[in-house]
Amino acid sequence: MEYNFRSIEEKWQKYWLENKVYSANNKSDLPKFYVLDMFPYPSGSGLHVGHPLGYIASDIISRYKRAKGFNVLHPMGFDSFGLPAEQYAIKTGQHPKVTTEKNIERFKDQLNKLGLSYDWDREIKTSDSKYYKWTQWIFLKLYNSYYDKDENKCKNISELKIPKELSKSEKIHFIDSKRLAYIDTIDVNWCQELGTVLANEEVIGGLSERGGFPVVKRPMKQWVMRITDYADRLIDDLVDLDWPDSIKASQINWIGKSTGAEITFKIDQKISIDVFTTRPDTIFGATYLVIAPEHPILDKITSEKQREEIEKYRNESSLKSDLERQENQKNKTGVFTGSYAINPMTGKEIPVWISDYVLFGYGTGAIMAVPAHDERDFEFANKFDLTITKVIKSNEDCYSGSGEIINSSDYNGLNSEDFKNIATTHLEKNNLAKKTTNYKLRDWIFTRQRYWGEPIPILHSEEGTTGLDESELPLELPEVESYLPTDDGLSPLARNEEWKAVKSNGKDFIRETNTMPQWAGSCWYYLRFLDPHNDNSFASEKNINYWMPVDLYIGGAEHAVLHLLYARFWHKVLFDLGLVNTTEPFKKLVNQGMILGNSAFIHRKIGEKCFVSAEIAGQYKTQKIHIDINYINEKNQLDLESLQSHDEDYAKSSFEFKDNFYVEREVEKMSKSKYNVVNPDDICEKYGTDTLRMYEMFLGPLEQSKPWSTSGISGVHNFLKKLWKLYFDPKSNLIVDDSEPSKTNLKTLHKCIKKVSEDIESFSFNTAVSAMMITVNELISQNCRSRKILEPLLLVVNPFAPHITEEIWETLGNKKSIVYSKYPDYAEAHIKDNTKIYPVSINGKLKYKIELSTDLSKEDIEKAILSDQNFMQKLEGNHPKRVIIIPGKIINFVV
RNA sequence: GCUCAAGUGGCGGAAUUGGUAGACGCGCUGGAUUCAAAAUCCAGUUCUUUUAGAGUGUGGGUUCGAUUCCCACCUUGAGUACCA
Repeated sequence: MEYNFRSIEEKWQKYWLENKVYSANNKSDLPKFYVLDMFPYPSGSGLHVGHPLGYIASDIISRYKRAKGFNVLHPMGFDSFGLPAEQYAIKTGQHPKVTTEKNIERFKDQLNKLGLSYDWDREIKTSDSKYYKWTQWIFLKLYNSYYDKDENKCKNISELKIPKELSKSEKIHFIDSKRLAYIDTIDVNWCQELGTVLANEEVIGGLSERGGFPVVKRPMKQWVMRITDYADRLIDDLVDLDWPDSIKASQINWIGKSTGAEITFKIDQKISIDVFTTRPDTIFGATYLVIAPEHPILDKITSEKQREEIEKYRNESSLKSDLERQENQKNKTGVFTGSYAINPMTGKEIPVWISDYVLFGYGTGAIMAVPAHDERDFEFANKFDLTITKVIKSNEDCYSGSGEIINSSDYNGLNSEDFKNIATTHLEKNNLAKKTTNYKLRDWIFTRQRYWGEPIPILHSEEGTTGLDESELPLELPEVESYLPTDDGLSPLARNEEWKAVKSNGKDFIRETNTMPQWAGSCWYYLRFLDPHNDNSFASEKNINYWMPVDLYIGGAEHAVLHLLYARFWHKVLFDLGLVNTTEPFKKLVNQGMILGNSAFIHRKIGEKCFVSAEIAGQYKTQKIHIDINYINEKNQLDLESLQSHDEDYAKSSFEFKDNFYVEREVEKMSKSKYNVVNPDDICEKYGTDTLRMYEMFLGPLEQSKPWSTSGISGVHNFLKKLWKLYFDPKSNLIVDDSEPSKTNLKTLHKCIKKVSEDIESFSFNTAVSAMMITVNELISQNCRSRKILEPLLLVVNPFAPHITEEIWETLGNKKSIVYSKYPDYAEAHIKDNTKIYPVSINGKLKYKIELSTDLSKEDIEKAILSDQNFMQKLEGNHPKRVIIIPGKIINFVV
């Protein structure tokens, strides 16, 4: 019998599930290890070969750590609130719950077929009311907290000091204005097509991250999370995290901290404009001011003569979307207000302009323009012919670096870096400046006008907002007639009048009808895994203290700012409130690369139902259309017959080609709409899960993105067949015996143990697979039969190929599952290689290499070299006078 | 533009602190086995003008010695973008 992966894999997957061999114990004397995958949104299309990459990697780590004697927690769940299920519901009327459940079943099934060692008893779904009860509970914690800037932590709102002179309604207003979750009317990113507001993080280049629909600014009342209070801590605490630099960089970038000064420019006795600048050192070069079109001061300072023009510009820019504004980058627009402000350093009058290159939402919404040292100001000044004054020595027209100060009266000759502080301090004395810090990070807009999300546990009345009591949670999602947002942009929940209206203590309330964003559930799910069935708290203190932090978090880099920033924020709030024991949730983060699809395109003649082969497409005006990769062979030829028999549209079209119809290939993200999806089930069916697991690891470095290709999968499959042959003869008889292993056998095994464990620890899975291949080849050629070699070998291979190793393990007569066995240690003595190649040079010129035993002394090495015939020939008659030997380094001869 | 990552055979990719570049796998070539094929096994496979020379994106530098360190540039990918 040959290696029959199908029955083996089915057998062991069933065994693992039925015996719950991977359930983690909350109590143990063993050291703990928490390995977490970013849990998936259960989409309707199931898994493709790209998804498992990270899951397989984390599974290898889990299995390895278990065998190394750790108490491992490796859970999985589903981020099951989300837009696709809701959009499907809008289209079909089917409740999102139904579709979601169905998709989850499919996902679980596929995950189990990958042989992943999850503790399914801890499975969670964010759309389960037992789960979102606690999401709502945490929301209320944020609602009932404020940030104490002196102690630099958040506290319960009851500890807030309220000024005594306030009236009752002023008090409520004061408290509301300090909450970490608060309501604000702000310009939000409104997406008409999605019928909802989006967070800044969800808008990319003026288009929605999901779907790529246009997004416009629109003022709306929204729940907002005060993440900006945590900006500094979110930056500072990155230092100690074992995360990729690129992720740290993008978080720092996103928070966008910049320090500088707010400087006051007076217009007259009463009116003044504050600007924010990071370059107070260039203040002598500030020759005009620019304010954002939305700036309220505009009404006061616009001259009668300019009013009409200003109003026109203001209207135009208010209608522009972010995308349109960005298009102006090269061609700046603006209007003069008619007013002049006084530069507090020079005392000169400088004109005040408006322009939409100044953003109202950042800093003070006004800038001092220094055209000689800022490119944007330089462009603007050139276009509108404004004064340009150089204040830092440089040959360039527009220089934004630092250097020697010029044209700045008494301060000439100073270094601009030093002058920054001096200028600010000088102005501060006259109350015309103060040091400030600004952030690009905005507070997090937390409401969505959607149905399929967590209801926000808040009641509204004339007096303000009230949080629900803990006992009233969960606030379950009510049924609605339609999943569409209402015409005036309210959530579908607003349609359920009965649910909306609440009477409490004889007073009338209206429920908040918006729901939470998709990120809410994923902000804290790693905590729920610790204690998923707890009805009294989100997780017990005992379990949190035992398991936290997450030791290893594996997921895609696409969550670099969104999920990872929000989760860190919530975690810090929970920390401040004494609910968790660590300041950061995820100790080590690894980003697996994306597995890309190899899309195929066919060329269609524009306006015709005629397709042309790729090599002749250049002759016509054509359009490229995705075509299902299942109809394409390795030579990029299209299987026309099969295509036309499956698709009527193509059956009716004509095809133009010479001998074969060729398609064009392109590497893209794998997606259903691009017809380039490769399903892992097919691979498992053909080669087996163990092969798929090893192949995905063998493909290349984990962090790297790479196109999917099956060429080479046979090499990995061969490895498993060879492994099988190491234990069984062709008639399926076990050929392992109890003979003593040879020294060579031992060396091979121990080299393998060392290399593979080092590689796993450093996430170099591809080289670990190579090492195993080499080992198996060596053992075959050594004709190794010894149980003392072959049994430990199984433990080394097990994390990668759990099914086959488990099967062989059992056949070897082991009573307990391989899961409970200890990973072998290697013995240094067995792997020590006592020869080394020494590089040799003569008079620093000729290069020569000589193989010598490492335990030789300096004198021995010298002797060995001098007696080496080959080497002496190289010297061409010159006899060395001196040999310089530095251990581990080069051997240098002086002739 | 800025930030980060990366550039090595026909391909995916190895190479510890600067020390035999191309491990391992795919593909390809030849051979064994076979009526034949598949499968399996063995040998070879960076390039060239092959007693040798060149070679890790390009050009410099440091070094006895550079894929590795430094400087400049080119290319690709990812993120971000009028943030003052």
